[in-house]
Amino acid sequence: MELDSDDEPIAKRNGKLPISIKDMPMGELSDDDDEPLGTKIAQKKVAIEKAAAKTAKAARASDAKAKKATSKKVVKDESDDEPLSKPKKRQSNGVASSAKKTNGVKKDESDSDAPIAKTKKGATKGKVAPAKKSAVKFEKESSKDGGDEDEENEEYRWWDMPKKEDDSIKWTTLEHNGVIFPPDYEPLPKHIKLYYDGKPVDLHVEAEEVATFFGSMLHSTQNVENLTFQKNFFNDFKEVLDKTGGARDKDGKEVDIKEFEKLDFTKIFEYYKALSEAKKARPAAEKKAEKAERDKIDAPYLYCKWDGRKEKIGNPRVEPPGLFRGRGEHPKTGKVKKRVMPEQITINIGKDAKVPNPPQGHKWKAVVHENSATWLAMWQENVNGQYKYIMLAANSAVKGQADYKKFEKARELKKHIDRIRADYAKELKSESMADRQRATAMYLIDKFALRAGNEKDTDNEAETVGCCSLKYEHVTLQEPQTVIFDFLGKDSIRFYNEFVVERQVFKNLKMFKKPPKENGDDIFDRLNVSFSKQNLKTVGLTNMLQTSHLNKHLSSYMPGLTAKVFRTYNASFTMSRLLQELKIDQKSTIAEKIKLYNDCNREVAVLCNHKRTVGASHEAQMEKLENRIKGLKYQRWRTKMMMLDVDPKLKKKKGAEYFQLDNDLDEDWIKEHQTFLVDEQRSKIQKKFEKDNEKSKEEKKGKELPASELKERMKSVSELEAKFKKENKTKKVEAEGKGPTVERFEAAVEKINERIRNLELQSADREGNKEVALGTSKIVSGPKNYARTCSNQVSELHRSSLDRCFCPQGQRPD
DNA sequence: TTCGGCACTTAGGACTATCATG
DNA sequence: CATGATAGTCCTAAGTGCCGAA
Repeated sequence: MELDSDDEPIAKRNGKLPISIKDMPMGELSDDDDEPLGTKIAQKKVAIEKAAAKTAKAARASDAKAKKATSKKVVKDESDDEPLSKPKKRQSNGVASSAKKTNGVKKDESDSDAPIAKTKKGATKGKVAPAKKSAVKFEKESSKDGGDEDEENEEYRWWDMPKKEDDSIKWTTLEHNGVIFPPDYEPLPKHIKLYYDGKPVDLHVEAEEVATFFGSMLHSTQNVENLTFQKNFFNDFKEVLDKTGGARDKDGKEVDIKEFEKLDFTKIFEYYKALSEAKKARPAAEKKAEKAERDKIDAPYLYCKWDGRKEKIGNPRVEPPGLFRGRGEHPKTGKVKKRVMPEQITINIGKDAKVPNPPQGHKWKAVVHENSATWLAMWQENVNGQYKYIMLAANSAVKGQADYKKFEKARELKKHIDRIRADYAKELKSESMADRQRATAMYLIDKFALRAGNEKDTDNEAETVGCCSLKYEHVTLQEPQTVIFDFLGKDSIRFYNEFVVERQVFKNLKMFKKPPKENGDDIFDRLNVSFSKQNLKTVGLTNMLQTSHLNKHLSSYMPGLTAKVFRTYNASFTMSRLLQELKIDQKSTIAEKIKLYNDCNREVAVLCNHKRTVGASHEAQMEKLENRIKGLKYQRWRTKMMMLDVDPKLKKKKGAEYFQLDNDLDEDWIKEHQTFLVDEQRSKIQKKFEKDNEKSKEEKKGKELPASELKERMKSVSELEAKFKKENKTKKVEAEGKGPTVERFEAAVEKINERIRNLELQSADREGNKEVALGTSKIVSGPKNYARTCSNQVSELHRSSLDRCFCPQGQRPD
């Protein structure tokens, strides 16, 4: 392998801690083949390394040998350390098909009001009836004989496949069964109504449905109390009312609905709440059966056949109608998102594949065979005109490959980063204002992981910004070189940071903020080199540094380099560095290791400004945790005292210190805690009794347990109470249990210690995490370990390297 | 040379299954 | 064995960036 370690982007070399695939020398593999993750990656990577063809060939050969030696037939491949299976038959992917780009689907005009008469009942069953014969079948019917999974179900190891020259063509054959439509609206029962001005009103179903959109989300104060949300909803609601004949009172007289404040959805809300609670309360078996039923109906839509392979579809469902939940101050939040009709949906499918049937009485908008695209179905949503796609799942080959490419690109950036940095450092002082702005923007993107910041439509979107769209008021300067950023970024997440920057950057920003600029003006306002004053006049001051220009400049350093690559690069680089800096104590517990890992993860999340809103429950939870720790400490102390009870001489032996009460446990707290323990026991007994009682009633038809029984059982509670009382007085604790020995108590103390340690760790971890969104999507794509964490910016490789050094026996923390 | 159409990634939050734990 | 916390999944909004037409 032509490892040129110095060029390695993300990872730094370190024999102990191979951060990237390429970092792992081949030699390392052989002698440690029960290493769960890293090994496999390395092998895989070796197999696909395109460059040195012969080296790669050699590697593949040895790889094949390894395969012969160790395995015969791979069945399910759960074990990660198993050798590579040979690439399967290559689909010839040549495909001349220089298919033109257009798919003939033009902007969706107003045919959202498609003329399909959508009746209440008729259409209901109209779900695409999976055409009996020709629909794609994914069940393993062919594998009667072998016993194990048939060929098709074998994992497709795209990472073992030769690299494709042309990746603009995404598939040759594509079969699927279309999409899953949401269930039709089920009208409310007659007695559940919307109220207006205190009186129930009747609505046309269509209007009623819209009312339920709002009514069913009353719990979500976030939305429901938002004035824009209310206004938008109300406008759309009134529109439907107008269209459908308005609202009527019980005598059939029209009620003019004029004020949102007079609408009362609580009856609707309570109805749905009761419904879902009833659903939840049903016996498990029933729930299971229903789920199985649903799954069965969904099954044909969950997978497709992509170049002959079975691939999982990401979200095969058409989005259900509802209210648009735009984030932040989105001007359109609360508007009605209409039901998507088949007439709006374009299907993308192989030329020779059977086109899935649209629901009874409906038609697709179009059927195309766009093999340069990865989507299976597409429509435009009515609120913002956004395109919605049905695509493959993240663990599919196409997505995996794309993901892989992303990290390769970030890796590639390492080779150029020094030059790029040197250049923009120089250009910070450029004569040309445009260059200076560009260089400053690059500095911010590189240093602080800002997003590019494309232009936005200010009227129809929330006002959020990225680097290039930073406005005057988002940047505050503090001499001599501190910059305070305060703006809303993607998803209206606040970015607030005070950074000390290079003096030149500070000077530049100061210059970019010079009058006559004021609030609302772009910081980076120069889009091009040749800008004379009059040009500026004629074009206006609105020209900003556009991301496309920035990207064009970047691509001159390296093909495909764009602003977003810096985020991936810096996040990965940081993760890599942090993991290497970790001081791993061999004796650390799993919990401690997890904590360390989370610390790294957290730091990267901070870099990327991945935040979450800290819930109100957080505080309460922290307190609870704290109390549990205290409770354990108390228990530990009591156990120690019992030791003393068995052998008073211990006090000398172990020292008085050992038996000291922890100083965060004061007398009041202990009293409180004791009451708590007593209460707890009481309610436990009560509960148990009630349950036994039920049982008795059932078994011995109606025979209740006598109250005396309960009294009897409750005795232990008062005993406990008495015991505590006595302990409080004597400051001694009687040894509990049969055959109390010092050893036994010592063991108990040790156990408690362990638990305390864990909880304390947890507590610290959680506190640190409260605002930070750690990678939620641990998507496993492609090679099992080539997943992502830390919100798609950091390769899973880091995780595996972590596991490698953390978990010798493959006992992964998660 | 810009602009909008389009395709795809990134992201937070809601929802749900699972796990720990008392 | 219930119950609450946590992890994992689903959902879809909100970004980025490319490309071709005007």
